Amino acid sequence: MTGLRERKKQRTRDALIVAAHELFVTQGYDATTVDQIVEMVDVSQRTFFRYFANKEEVALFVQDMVSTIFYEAVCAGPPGEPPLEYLRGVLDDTWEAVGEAVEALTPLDLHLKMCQVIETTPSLLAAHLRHSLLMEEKLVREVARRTGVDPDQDPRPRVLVAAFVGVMRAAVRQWSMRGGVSLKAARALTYDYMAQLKPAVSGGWGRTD
Amino acid sequence: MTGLRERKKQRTRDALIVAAHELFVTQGYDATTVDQIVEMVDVSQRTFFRYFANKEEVALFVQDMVSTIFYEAVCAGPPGEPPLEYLRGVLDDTWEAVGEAVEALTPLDLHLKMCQVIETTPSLLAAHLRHSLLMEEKLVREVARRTGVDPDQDPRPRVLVAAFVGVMRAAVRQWSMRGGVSLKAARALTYDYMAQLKPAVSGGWGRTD
DNA sequence: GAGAGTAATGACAGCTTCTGACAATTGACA
DNA sequence: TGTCAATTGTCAGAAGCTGTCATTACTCTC
Repeated sequence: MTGLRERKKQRTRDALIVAAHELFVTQGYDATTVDQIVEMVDVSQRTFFRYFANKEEVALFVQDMVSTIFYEAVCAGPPGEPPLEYLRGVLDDTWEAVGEAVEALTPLDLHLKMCQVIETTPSLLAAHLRHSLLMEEKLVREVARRTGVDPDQDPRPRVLVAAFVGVMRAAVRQWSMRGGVSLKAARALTYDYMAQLKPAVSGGWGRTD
Repeated sequence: MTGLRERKKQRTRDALIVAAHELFVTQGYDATTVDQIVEMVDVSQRTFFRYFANKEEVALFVQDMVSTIFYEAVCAGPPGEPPLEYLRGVLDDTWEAVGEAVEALTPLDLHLKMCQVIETTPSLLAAHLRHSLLMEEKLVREVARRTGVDPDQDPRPRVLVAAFVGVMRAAVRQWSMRGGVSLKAARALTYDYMAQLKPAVSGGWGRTD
């Protein structure tokens, strides 16, 4: 598992990720070419494309890792709780593990700045949304499994997850648009938004209650 | 407004759209080159890129038109109703106008097949999601305006629209995945999903109620 | 209805992303 | 050490997209 060859691969992959993110953050995504990235790591362009299917993939790598961690935590927890509360709980529980996993790969600062680059770069945002949709689909199936419901017949898991993910994205987006740099602020905002889901859908909008 | 030059432009633009969609539907999006499209309409490649910023844009043109019609209807209606019910109502009211607008540009069949191509082509789906997000943002501001709320302070419009759009997308996606071809079926499914939003969020999941 | 002015188009050269093919290198393992 | 397989580099090239500039097509005025 940890042969020299394996370690070397890991190193070049990580180096490519960090180099790419640094360039993206400083120059912008579109303005940095793959040639610039590979030059920093001193590998050929062809090698880059063996590690990452396209330029987007290297930009979204850390994000994908994060959502995978969340998904796996969702799968691991005990069933029984009402789904919306359960998802919120897992979100709360995984927050720290996510931070640690990110830092093992890249400086946290860099990752937070990269989040903003993703939100503000059209092509990257598009790719990110698609990845989120794939994750959404997996979450639907997991929620359906946990509630003992057929996801192809009963729309409730789909609807619930769509609302949950939609709200989460709105929170992250809002956070990064405000130039957020602290993880704590992001967490607070997400929590706040989540708390508003039920009231927002249930109405009672005339006054602020 | 309707000079010869103007009409000619409209014609070539429409011809490019229809030709492109036909090729996308028969050969797939990735497999068709811009050269093939312009050959069908007999214009230069450069002309294509003057009408559409990129290959994606011609594929999403009709979709964008549809969502614009919906948005404008939302803006036009009288205020006062609870937002979720209002959005559902507008959706119901615009359905026919949308069908007519589409048919004025391209065969309805072609458009429905194109919807499926969008859902099943990763790069297209990504671009489509991004466009949806832009529309979502506009809807947020409009809902906030109608309810007399500051969208940068009060998260409720964001949350509500995120849930609404998320559910709509889930419905369309589900419909196209099942190989849907009838507009009626899509409408019914969307209506069904919408009705499930409140119960799904509110819980009471133990049994089917 | 002829001519000046402007908008649209075509032709071409060039950049960037990404892929296929094959040779060269490097680590794994007997 | 030598063989095998995985990884990499090099090269050629397709496709998306852009800038530039000459040419064509429409419009508007006189």
